[in-house]
Amino acid sequence: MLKTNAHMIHNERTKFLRHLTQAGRRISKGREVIFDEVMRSHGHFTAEELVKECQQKKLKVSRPTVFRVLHDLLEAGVIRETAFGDKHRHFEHVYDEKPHHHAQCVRCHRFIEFPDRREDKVYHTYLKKQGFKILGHEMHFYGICRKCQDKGDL
Amino acid sequence: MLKTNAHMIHNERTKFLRHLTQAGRRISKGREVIFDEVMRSHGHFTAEELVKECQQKKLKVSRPTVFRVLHDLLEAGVIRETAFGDKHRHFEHVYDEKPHHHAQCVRCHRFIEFPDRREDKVYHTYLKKQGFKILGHEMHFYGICRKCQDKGDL
DNA sequence: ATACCTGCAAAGTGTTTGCAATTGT
DNA sequence: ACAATTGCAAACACTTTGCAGGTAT
Repeated sequence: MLKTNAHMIHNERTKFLRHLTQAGRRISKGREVIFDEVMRSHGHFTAEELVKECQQKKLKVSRPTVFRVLHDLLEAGVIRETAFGDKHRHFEHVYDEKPHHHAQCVRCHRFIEFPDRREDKVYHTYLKKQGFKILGHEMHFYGICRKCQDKGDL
Repeated sequence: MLKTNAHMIHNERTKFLRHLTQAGRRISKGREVIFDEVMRSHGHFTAEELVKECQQKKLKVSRPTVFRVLHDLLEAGVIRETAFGDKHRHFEHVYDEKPHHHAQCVRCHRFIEFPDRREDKVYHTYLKKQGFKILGHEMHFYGICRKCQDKGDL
């Protein structure tokens, strides 16, 4: 580990601020507060969860601001949207991130994350033939996690 | 091809009807109409798209019924929900289906489907170690499709 | 001083639900 | 006849937007 966590977060912050200033936007309290909150998160979160967390911590940011800053962070490449067949949109931050995929339990809806093994090269070949330029990918497994299996036929 | 399309659809219908009767539910007009419509579909569809199609064809099913029957079909295993980081839920039917994945263009939002090459065995091993029982999986690529590349920097 | 940002409340989507009328068994 | 299903309208949950007031540059 050459870079510490604090360094990485600092880098992400710089990336975010640069993105904003380059676009003629401003560095405001709301953006900083939400940036910090997002960086403090582990794994996925939904906009709603972030709103609730801010409310609990009595941070002075409204629901629309959370959505707006989430959009900014997405644009700046600080977070990405992960794909789940759910009503909500899920996000996770990108910093210090190793490519990984997700497995979701169909009963308790909890996630397992696991590393990418680059076993998808074969698909790259196929998609390239189609003229499709790959920007990213994600694998989504669904099934039943150990805990739910232990609980029996629920 | 030992089984024709008609056979497969018949099988799916039987599966659906059995699921219903076993659960003490009934076989109604709405369920039959929507079952037929779903089976007629190709690739993905959203609930909204299905509602619109029913309206255009003047089928006598309301919006809530479409959602309710979609839920029944999901339960019966006739359709499955596919995972996309979108506001809508996407469905597709399961019948006669070869395992496949999706690539979505971030510009035009169109999908490419491509066959599963079972290159994901390595993940199965990992997830089994975690005690996770896999029921299915899906790979989601995102990028820019040929048409949008041809259009230039849009 | 001039934009941009924020909160509020309201409007939009997509989906679900309560209830009275209807239909399947 | 009884219980499940349907349509309607209303409620819900999540997200976006218009606008007046506050804030960063």
